[in-house]
Amino acid sequence: MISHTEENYLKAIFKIAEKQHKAVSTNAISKEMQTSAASVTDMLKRLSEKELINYARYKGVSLTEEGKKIATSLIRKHRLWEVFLVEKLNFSWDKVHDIAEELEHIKSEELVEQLDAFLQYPKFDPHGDPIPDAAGNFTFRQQMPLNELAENEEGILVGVREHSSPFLQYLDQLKLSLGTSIRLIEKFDYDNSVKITIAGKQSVMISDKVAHNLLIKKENH
Amino acid sequence: MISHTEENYLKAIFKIAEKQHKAVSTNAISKEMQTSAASVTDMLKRLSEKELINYARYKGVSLTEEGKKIATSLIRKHRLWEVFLVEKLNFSWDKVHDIAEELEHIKSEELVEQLDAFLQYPKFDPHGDPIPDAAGNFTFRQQMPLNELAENEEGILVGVREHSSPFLQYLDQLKLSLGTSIRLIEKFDYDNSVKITIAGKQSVMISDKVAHNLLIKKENH
DNA sequence: AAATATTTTTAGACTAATCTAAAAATTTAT
DNA sequence: ATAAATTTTTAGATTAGTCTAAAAATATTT
Repeated sequence: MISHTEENYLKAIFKIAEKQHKAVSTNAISKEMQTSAASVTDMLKRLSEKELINYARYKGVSLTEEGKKIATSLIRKHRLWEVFLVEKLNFSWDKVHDIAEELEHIKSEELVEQLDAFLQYPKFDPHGDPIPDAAGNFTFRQQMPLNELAENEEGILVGVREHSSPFLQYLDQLKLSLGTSIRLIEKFDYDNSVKITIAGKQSVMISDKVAHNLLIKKENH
Repeated sequence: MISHTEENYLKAIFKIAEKQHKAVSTNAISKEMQTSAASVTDMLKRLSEKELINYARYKGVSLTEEGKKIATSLIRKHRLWEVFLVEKLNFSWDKVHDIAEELEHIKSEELVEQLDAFLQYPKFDPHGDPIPDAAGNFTFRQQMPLNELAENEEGILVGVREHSSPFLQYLDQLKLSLGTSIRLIEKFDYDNSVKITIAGKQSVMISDKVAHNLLIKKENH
């Protein structure tokens, strides 16, 4: 039997491994999990004992196939529940993370599969992140951060790279939601801010940081 | 902050208190929770410390207002999730208990209220048990166990007093579901078994034990 | 009202998950 | 290639929740 906490460590390791090629360090995990490095070491020993990670002292860790399977399943559940909360219970996209964080630990294969069917097999969650299928496969999509668009290029907002409430509420204010089309008008080299038009209407300035966190799919590509 | 386990103890105490007038004993709780009496005593001290129960050594316990509120909220969440599982995810009524047992611990007021609205404010769960409203009030209903019906009296099955899979599957076999009308044809004093007709069609014999666990609402009453 | 039986509590120990502080290993800089 | 800095692990405690076995309190029986 695998505990709630062990599951959270596996998910953290998966998340960190996604963004790099090398072994995942103790410190990276302690930062992600907001715990002490000593606690992480303790947990790594336990996860290694259960053969969910490959671990050698001082060398960092990687997930085993079994560990990867569990982490992927958690991500699948988390994202399906987020879709449920937004589509069926009318939650806004900036309020669903914490609740899904609890729901993802509910243990029932049948529940996940029925929920997936009920939601009509969504491929992406409310933030545009891909939902792995029952076999653990993610759907990939041609996309890039808004700041990488050239001047006068246009695309559709398909995802966000930050999930914090303040960021998402800021996007709501700009009337920026997934599916909205955005054209990059001008880039300012001084601070890398960009001028864009939203849905062919309002033109606004957004910072480098915001542009970096908006994922765009170019039209007919 | 109240833990998962503490919540389960409160619910167990509430459940036992429902069926009797006196203080709830340590042994009754240990039986309900499937733990040792020593563990129960430990937990009672903690719950008493948090003012969720009234506790005096060797005297049994009762819930405080705050404890009652938490227990009722858990029951509300449990039963709403059961409705969701049956009505939206097509689970059968004998499979929902364990999953709801986990879901009831998800902490979010907003989630419960949105779920309630999504389900259109159901008053009863799939086993016919009343769902308390947000204020903690249960809907009462004129009902009695089937074995208390007189010969030739008729009524509608509105609830079951046992939730085990074998019992519910047995009812499925008899084509007995909530809302079905039942007429008591004959009582056999020898073993208290009864002969009934289901929905005016098949007539079958059922044991005292089964009859005891079927809750009937008499027609126009 | 004693004796007996039952229930409840205490004592002491265990595991999972956490912490701080100190030690050990590794990496980086001079 | 040594010294300094950083990272990781170990050592030793703590808390929640659990256990068994023994002691204490209460209830029941004769």
